Amino acid sequence: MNTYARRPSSKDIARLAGVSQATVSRVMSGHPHVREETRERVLAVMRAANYQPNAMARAMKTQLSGTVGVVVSRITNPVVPEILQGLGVQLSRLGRHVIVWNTDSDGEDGVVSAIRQSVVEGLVFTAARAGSAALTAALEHRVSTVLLNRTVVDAACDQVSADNHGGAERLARYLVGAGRRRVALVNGPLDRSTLREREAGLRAGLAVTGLGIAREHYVSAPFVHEVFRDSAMRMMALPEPPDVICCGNDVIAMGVLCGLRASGRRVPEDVWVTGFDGIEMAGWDLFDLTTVRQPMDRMVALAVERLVARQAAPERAPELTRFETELVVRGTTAHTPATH
Amino acid sequence: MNTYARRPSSKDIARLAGVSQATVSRVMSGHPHVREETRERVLAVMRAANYQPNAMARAMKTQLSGTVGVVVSRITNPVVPEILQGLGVQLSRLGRHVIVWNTDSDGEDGVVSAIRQSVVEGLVFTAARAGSAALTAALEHRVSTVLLNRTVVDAACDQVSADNHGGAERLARYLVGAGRRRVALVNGPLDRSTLREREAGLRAGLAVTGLGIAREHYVSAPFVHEVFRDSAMRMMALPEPPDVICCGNDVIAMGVLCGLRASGRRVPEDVWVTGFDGIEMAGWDLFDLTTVRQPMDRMVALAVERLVARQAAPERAPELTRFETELVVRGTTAHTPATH
DNA sequence: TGCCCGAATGAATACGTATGCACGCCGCCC
DNA sequence: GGGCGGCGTGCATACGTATTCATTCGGGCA
Repeated sequence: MNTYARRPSSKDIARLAGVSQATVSRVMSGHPHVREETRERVLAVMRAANYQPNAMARAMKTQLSGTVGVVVSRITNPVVPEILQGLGVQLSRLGRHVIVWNTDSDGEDGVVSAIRQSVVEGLVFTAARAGSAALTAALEHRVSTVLLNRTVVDAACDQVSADNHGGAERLARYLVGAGRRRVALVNGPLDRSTLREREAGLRAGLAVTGLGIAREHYVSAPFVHEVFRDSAMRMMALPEPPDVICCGNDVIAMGVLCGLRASGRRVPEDVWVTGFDGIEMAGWDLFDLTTVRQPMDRMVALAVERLVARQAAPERAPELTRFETELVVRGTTAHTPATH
Repeated sequence: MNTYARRPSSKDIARLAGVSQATVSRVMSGHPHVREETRERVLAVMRAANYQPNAMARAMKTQLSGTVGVVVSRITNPVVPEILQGLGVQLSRLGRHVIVWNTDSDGEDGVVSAIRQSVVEGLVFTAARAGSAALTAALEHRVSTVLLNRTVVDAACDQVSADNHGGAERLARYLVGAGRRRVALVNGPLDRSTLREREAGLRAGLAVTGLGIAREHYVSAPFVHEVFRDSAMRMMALPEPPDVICCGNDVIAMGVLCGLRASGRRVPEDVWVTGFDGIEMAGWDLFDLTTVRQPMDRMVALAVERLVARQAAPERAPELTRFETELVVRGTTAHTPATH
């Protein structure tokens, strides 16, 4: 076997099968007007020669690269791998490859140039602000685009998210109903629509019963574990510490839990803690975190569905879908004086 | 502005600048034999027309797709995002895009077909067994390949890993020196070279002082949180429970810690626990996990370096590099009766 | 028997870029 | 002053596939 020979092309297959290159192409694409006998002969030669079409050449011809881009921020947040896994399953099933950009560390340049150079035929944004250069470029170049777990008002693309506002409101009602009165909020940067919506929902839910969030019980900080940790410690050292610390997402809550552990506070005896997202780790015994779960699997599936639907019908009106959330009560908010 | 016009090609630029398409191509690739005045005229036209070369056409011509594949298993293991982030930084700096495959959920088919269809011009394997179809395909098709954090004996490609054996040996000496005698090991599947090497190193380190691992103090199980959790609970319920539970990696250790918490055991008073990897989360207060850290940043950087070096010189002899590890002692193994 | 339609196939072309080859020009050196 | 070499540029072609157009062939129907 000559391992140095170049890979066979459709021309080689054609020659070996005694047909034209066009026929080989038709066999590949399942064209109807090919005689059964011819088709089988060509397929036999393909198998024998171990033929695989050249993806680049095909992409140039069809203007379809077969790859979909996924834009994430902070890939080290465990919710991101969960999303990536889901997207990988769905998209590989459709024969698409997945290119990943982490805007926090790589910036947006790579995404923008990939869009402009037609490297991707679709994009899933898991991170996008309103003025994001990458999102703008995607829409300008008419690349099929979906926002997943992020919303941008008036963006001309499909959006799939959870009902963050409603979920947070429900959480507020639960907490107030269980007797909590001094509610704190530790949040991440508010350029994330998710975190904004959750904050608004929480405030709205509290406002119904006349409650609010004291100035010293509120933090919006960049995503750094130690910052959330220290915020919790500082709040608990106040003359009037909170009786529950709500967090913008599960990872923030983990930072808060660490701060409480470090300062010797007990959860839930001294203070309650809640997260948001419902990542798998939140259920581990060491966290046992009460949280609001979004049905990420279904969200991912719909996002992919919308993505391919838009490729088929580019001019279809954009849709925004929000999934219902589910309150998951665990040990960080238990009523009973647990051993936690 | 006509947003429906097709993207300008190098031919369009050539026409507008009054030069041949070849000259445009030469300007793009920084060819030396282009007059300064001409170059600037072409560049001006490019800017005016917002020209971006078509990546697919370029890829077909040069046989270089500009994308590098990364094969991972279990993307939800936090060590994987840390690796992906590092690879993303390094590779995007080189203008490469990163395609990610998660073999646990997607299987290897996508990787294999991508290799055979020339979708990737390089591959980083973070997951690979000896007989892996993807690795075999990569080597057969002479794609530039690096194994990162995995080793496969006799594989004809560069390999970058840590000194797992030595690190585990050192860990064993530390534990024995601190008085531990009943050492348990909770490990993952042994088709991972990393886990195999760590186990061998630990056993070797213990053997020096005549110690071993009792049969009932050993587990090798698939990667499921609950399984590790239950293993710890079961071991501690034995007539002779271990006085330290070593784990194949940090995530396993977290499962073990959860099991100990669930069964009311205290760490390190009742039993010590150690991990391996040195992921960031291991340092969080809630885990405070003693572990063996591998210098992942430097490993990633070298892997990328080797990848591009091999592209430049395909016939260079493969190298295997192992980085020194560092024992990080934290609260799960503290000598002093801590409040932990 | 003649005609028409559809099935099956081949020839030719296009996609956008990179590059080998050829050609003209200029400056330098003998 | 003539030859030579290097710079700057254009022409032509190739990469591998998809697709349009043309051609052939066979069968059914009038």
